[in-house]
Amino acid sequence: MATIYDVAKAASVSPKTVSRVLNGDAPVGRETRKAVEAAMSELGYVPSNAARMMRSNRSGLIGLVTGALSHKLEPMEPTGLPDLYIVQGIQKVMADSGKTLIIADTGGTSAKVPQLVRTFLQHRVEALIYVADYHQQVTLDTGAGNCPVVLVNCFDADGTPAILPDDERCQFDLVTDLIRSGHERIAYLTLDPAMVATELRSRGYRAALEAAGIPYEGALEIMARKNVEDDDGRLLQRALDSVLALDGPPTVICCGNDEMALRLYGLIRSRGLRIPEDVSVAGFDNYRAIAETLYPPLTTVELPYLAMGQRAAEIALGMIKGEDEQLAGPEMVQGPVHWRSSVTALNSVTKLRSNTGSTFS
Amino acid sequence: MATIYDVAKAASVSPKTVSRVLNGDAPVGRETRKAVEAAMSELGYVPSNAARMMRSNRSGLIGLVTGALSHKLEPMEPTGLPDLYIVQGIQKVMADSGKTLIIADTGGTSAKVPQLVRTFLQHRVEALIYVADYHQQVTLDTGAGNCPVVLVNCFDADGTPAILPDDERCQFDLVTDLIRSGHERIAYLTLDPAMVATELRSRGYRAALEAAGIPYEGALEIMARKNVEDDDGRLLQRALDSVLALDGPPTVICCGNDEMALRLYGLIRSRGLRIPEDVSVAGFDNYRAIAETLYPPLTTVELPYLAMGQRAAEIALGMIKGEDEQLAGPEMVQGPVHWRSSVTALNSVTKLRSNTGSTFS
DNA sequence: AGCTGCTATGACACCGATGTCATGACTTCG
DNA sequence: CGAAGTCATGACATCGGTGTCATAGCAGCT
Repeated sequence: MATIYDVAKAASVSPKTVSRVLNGDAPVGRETRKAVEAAMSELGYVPSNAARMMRSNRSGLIGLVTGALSHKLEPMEPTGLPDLYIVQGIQKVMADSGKTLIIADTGGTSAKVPQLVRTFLQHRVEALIYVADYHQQVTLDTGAGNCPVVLVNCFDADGTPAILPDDERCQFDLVTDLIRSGHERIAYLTLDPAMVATELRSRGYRAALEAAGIPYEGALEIMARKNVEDDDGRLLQRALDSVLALDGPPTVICCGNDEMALRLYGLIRSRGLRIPEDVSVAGFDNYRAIAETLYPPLTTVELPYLAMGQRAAEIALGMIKGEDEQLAGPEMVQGPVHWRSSVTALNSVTKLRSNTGSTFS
Repeated sequence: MATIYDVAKAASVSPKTVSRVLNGDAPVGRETRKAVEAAMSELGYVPSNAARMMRSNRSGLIGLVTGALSHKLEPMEPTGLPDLYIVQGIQKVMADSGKTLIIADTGGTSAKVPQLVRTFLQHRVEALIYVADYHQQVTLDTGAGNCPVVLVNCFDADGTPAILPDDERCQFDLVTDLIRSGHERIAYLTLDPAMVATELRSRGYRAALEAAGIPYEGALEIMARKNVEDDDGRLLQRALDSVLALDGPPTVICCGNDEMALRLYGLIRSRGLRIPEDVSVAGFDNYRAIAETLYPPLTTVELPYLAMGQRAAEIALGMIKGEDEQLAGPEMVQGPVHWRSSVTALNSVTKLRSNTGSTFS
């Protein structure tokens, strides 16, 4: 591989002049510049980032630790594939600011993390971003020293800057929209209560009911999914039958996520009911491969994973620049409700558009 | 950040001795080693890969160009998310061999590729892997010079080493299994014929029929999806009604992919038919979020994207080591049929297990 | 003319590791 | 007992860029 000295010799100038052409940090004569550029393309010269870094101490690298690439190997995925969207958002912002992403995967176990972080530090990453595959608390053993760290989709006890989905607010918005379209008997089939998100969404559900003056009814909110047990959908069946058997059966059923909604479609139909004529269904996540493809398309709320990734990247860049943004606590991000035909409006609505920025598609 | 000189000073040895402790390339006295190790952890020393690379010329980096991270922004995704599995496979192998992946995303347009490759070359990647989001032909303007390049899920005209899914064989295996379980009227609703995969799978479908002595019938193979037009599923509806209206309607309908199958479930039911009692359905891709969650679970064939990624990584590593594997043409990889309850066996089968390594779940 | 200021360029040290070679102490063998 | 071999260690050059400083040429101003 050609070096800057080769180029200098070929253009009959000093290496420093070549460097100046490369970086444009000092004026270079028109003729000289031409000669240098010719020599560079002649030799197929590409500057070495390693050598450059030796002096400038800027690697241009951002380290990304994730379980994104591996979590789909596991049969039990608590959520869809949010981390991929997050990575995508980070990638976009970093690329725009000229940074290069180096990615390592935990392979599911967090045991590897210290090793991965070490590798990153060897490469002198300018910042470290950790992306979790679902909303959770972590204790990140970085040993990163002074390297800026940003957490996404997770948080720790030390107040490390973190970007989190606003599960509570999203569920609140969704249920509020349902109420606005005339629903009052709203069932909620939840995910594993061990998950942080489940508790938060549950709060949002109750808050929405309360805000509308609808009394909360325990029988309408049922756990329909456990991550640990291989329940094979039996929990969901039981939960569905349980709410359908109520004196006042629900007019709409909210699901913990879009996958559950997909399953529910089958179950509801096998019980001879039509969607949405007999019962409406709403999801969570806006997992588009499901929500848009289902028949009828699924009303759901989107967690803005892409935006979370972007925001995390921006914060990391800010920390690199030394702007002590002092992100005190975790930053919450919310997303829009996607209104689709799996939910009927029970009242004759003239103006359904909610004030929460819902989209109708 | 502490340097090797700081460590040397703290341990009262020469830098070279510290280097020897780090690399273990020459004997070091027991006491000396201890002192050096103490100094290293004391100072939180992490060696600089950049400096290391200056001499050894080994970056330990592998460049990965992909559209994986961004293709889901596009409303029209021809396939599921195979590239993510591929990336995952690559990641795994590379991590095991101590390489670090640096990832750049095309953002959908291939215009950025030369720029991305340039960045990679600046980082002196040891190999370049290009991952396409669906089976296609590409013309990769690498300008990579002597840097090894491996293509995955795509191929070019120059005979660059490539790993491809064996669409034809997979479809052949699936249809063969259907035939073995007693089906003879087998419809096939295809994806956009402009896609390479569509043509290949179609060939597999016909070959399977021929191998079983079942005459091919044009009316049973219908294009049900165009990528360009926003058909909103109308093509699929028309295709379904068309095959159902035939004199001898199909006992099983094969779909171009699992998403189409998901859509088809809804359509079939809205026509009053039951799955699989009235008509069986098969997919393609083993997109698990759909195939395993649908009710009933979907029989489909898996394209071994993970394995493809692993294989590509292995080949890249081989090329780095200089083993001229001389991968003449593209290498094809196939995957298993996943037999689930969306297909009924028409004959009373005692031993259905096919010779193609199908799995039954 | 003499001074200042700008442009264009080069010489040289330096970043942080490692490869090469040299050296002194100690062991082993004929 | 001396030669040869091993062990443990250090001095120094080197990888490919960039920061610092020096220098020479030339225009503009007083």
